[in-house]
Amino acid sequence: MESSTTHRGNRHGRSEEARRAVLEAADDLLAERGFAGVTIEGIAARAGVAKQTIYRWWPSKVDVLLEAFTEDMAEHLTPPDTGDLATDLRTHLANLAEFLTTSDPGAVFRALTGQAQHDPQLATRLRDDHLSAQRARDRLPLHRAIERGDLPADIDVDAALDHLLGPIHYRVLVTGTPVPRSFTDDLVAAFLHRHRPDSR
Amino acid sequence: MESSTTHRGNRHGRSEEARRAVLEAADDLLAERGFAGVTIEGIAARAGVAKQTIYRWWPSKVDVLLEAFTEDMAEHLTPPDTGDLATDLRTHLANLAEFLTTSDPGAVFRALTGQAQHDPQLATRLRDDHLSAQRARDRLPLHRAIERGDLPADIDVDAALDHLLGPIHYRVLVTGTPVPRSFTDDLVAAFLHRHRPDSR
Amino acid sequence: MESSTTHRGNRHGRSEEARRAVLEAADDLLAERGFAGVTIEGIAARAGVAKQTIYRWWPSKVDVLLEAFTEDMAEHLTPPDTGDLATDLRTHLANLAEFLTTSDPGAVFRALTGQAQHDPQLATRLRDDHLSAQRARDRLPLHRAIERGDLPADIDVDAALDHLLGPIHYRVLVTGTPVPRSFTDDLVAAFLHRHRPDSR
Amino acid sequence: MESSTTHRGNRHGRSEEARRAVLEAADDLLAERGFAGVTIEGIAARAGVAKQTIYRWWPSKVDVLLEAFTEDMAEHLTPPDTGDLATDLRTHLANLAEFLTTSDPGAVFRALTGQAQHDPQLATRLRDDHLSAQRARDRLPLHRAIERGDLPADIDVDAALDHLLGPIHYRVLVTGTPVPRSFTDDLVAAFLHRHRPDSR
DNA sequence: TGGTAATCGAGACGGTACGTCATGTCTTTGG
DNA sequence: CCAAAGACATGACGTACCGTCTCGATTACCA
Repeated sequence: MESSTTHRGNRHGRSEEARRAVLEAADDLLAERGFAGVTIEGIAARAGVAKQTIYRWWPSKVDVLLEAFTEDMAEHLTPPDTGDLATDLRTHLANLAEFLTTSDPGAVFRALTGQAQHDPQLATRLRDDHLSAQRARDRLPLHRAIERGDLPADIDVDAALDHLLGPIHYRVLVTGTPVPRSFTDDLVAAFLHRHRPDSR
Repeated sequence: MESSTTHRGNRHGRSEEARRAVLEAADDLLAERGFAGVTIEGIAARAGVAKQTIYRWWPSKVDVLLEAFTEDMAEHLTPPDTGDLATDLRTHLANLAEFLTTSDPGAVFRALTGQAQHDPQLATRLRDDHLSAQRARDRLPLHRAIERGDLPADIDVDAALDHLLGPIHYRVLVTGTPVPRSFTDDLVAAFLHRHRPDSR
Repeated sequence: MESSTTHRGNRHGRSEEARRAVLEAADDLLAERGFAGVTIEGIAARAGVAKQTIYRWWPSKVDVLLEAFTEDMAEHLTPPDTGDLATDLRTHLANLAEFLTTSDPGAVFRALTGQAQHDPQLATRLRDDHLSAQRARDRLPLHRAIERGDLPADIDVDAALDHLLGPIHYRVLVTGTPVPRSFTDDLVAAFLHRHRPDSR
Repeated sequence: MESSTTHRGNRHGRSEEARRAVLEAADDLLAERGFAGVTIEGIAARAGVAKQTIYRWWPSKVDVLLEAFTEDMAEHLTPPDTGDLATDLRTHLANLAEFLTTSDPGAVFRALTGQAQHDPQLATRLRDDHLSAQRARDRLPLHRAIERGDLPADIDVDAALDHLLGPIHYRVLVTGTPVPRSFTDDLVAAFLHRHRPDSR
């Protein structure tokens, strides 16, 4: 077992200790100095790790951030399942807004999404490895509602998600406007008004 | 007049020739090599200009891109005024989608927005100098409709814009999904369904 | 017995197989890529041996070369004993010239002597372990001649050797000039002219 | 004039100040820490100069040492011209011995000659640019003696020089034996005994 | 008409971070 | 116990740009 005993890297495999130190250092640096302040050199110095150890395991600094990001994401953004579509959506969207605007992994997400605008490979990886998984979680409340008969079966789920999630990301990434609970609740209201006009 | 005679920079003022060369070189480099390929050194070499000339007039490379961007933006994204809200919005949103996904200045916009995620100062400048102007243009169709009585006077215009524009930017910046005419038309349909339920 | 059975290193002692592989790899690398091309890493890779095995047995890469060198030296540079001083010296000096300029161990000698210029410890070891032994061999023809009465008993043997050997090393190490038979013969002639003026 | 005003490097040309600092730093490091202790990083740090400045002007660290060496050589090793061959040679050889064994540029010479054993390009450059010039100076006393009729016209000057200089270099580079005045005087005596047997 | 002042291209400078390489140490696995 | 494998911290390598600086030239303006 790798985790059964601490070791410092040998034939047994890589050092978990070094791995954790690198990921934490990267996260800290991003939080403290912003994306430009995250350098391989700096991560190495802060983590007490050799540069070569980083290059051995990660192709670039964005890969370090990507891995650091992965570990934190799922727990934050799994939508609830109360049996009530409106409640589920309101909670989930509020959680998303808070994640994006205030959490550390949210800051990493913004940084990576920003970098992805200049780096198509990163964009692809970000979408394939992370956003698609999140997207699947985002779909759950709608699918459950369809199964319950609370939403029409022919609804375009992906378009619906874009309508719900898009404005939040837009405020976070483009306009910089705060995303209060009233805004996310209103998104849910608009959605429900269109697809369940009778209910309200 | 500065433009009346070609000169190469002297007491008369700065060289318009050099300014144009710099802006074009920056644009070209962004298109050819991406944001990371845009360097002051590279712009200077390509424009046949001294580095100092760039530093004299622009604080950083993003300022060069910002200036290059400014010149192209307004013309592309001024919404039409046909007197019909639905038509105006459909056209405007389709134009926006095309601008963001296919045009050169759209690429510059994506790059700058990406960089703004790591650079709060750029974010502020981008919003204050450019997005607010664009936002004002975006509001026009809605204000005109309100004046015509085609929309209720108490509508939250900014929230409405976020609902209309957000999903498009979300697809462009985050998911990378194409933004076809059907998607933008559907956004308009959802908007009208909510705020003018009687018409259609 | 170590040699009776092949083993790969165990309680019976170190692996002769590994030792030979290391020495040969070092020699080969020196011949192929020069001194800078000899690295512990490279020797290990080429010999199919772990780096640690090299570090266990040799303090540094020059020690590997030194050991490789030791094995080849004595056989090449033992002066003949024909009973005639002139013949012995001419043959020995010609052998030395050929050894230094054309043989593989001669190349190792040049490399080690070069390295010794920046490494006093190596210089000392080279002199104590190898050059003094060679020096003793070099003295033999002169001592035999003295015993035969062919040279005066009060001759300064070491100075004489420096006069005979110095110009050859000088050409090899400093000027890079070839060292033909005529040159070595002339050295012998000068020596004999001084110390046995009657004989010629 | 470049030298008329101090500058820090610009279109005017390179900075003499930086050049001097680099050469001195290299010399100092060689003297203090030996050849292995001379690194580009170290020179840069000690000279208060950017690494790039060194790479801009010198292809490698040996080129720095080579240039540092050039400046000091000629003055030390120009043979005297007293009109007496024996005196000229004795003085010159004693100077050479002292230069090689005790002076700072002599240490640089030993280091470069050592490095030349692993670096054929350096060997060539060392010979073409420096040793040939020194060789020309070394020939002067012999040529003057020939013109005076103090040496036969058909003497092989180059071979004679190897006989005179070789043993000194041999002691310095190979055996590490001291080179006292008696040794150099004896070399001259042997030379004169052969080529001017009558004179003594 | 000739001095003054601002700009320009050019490019050297001190730096920072990059990504690669070899070093020598360490630990595990296995014969 | 020794060898192979290979991860590790260290630190020099040579490169690419950074942002600053000084130069010599050009070109208006203004006295």
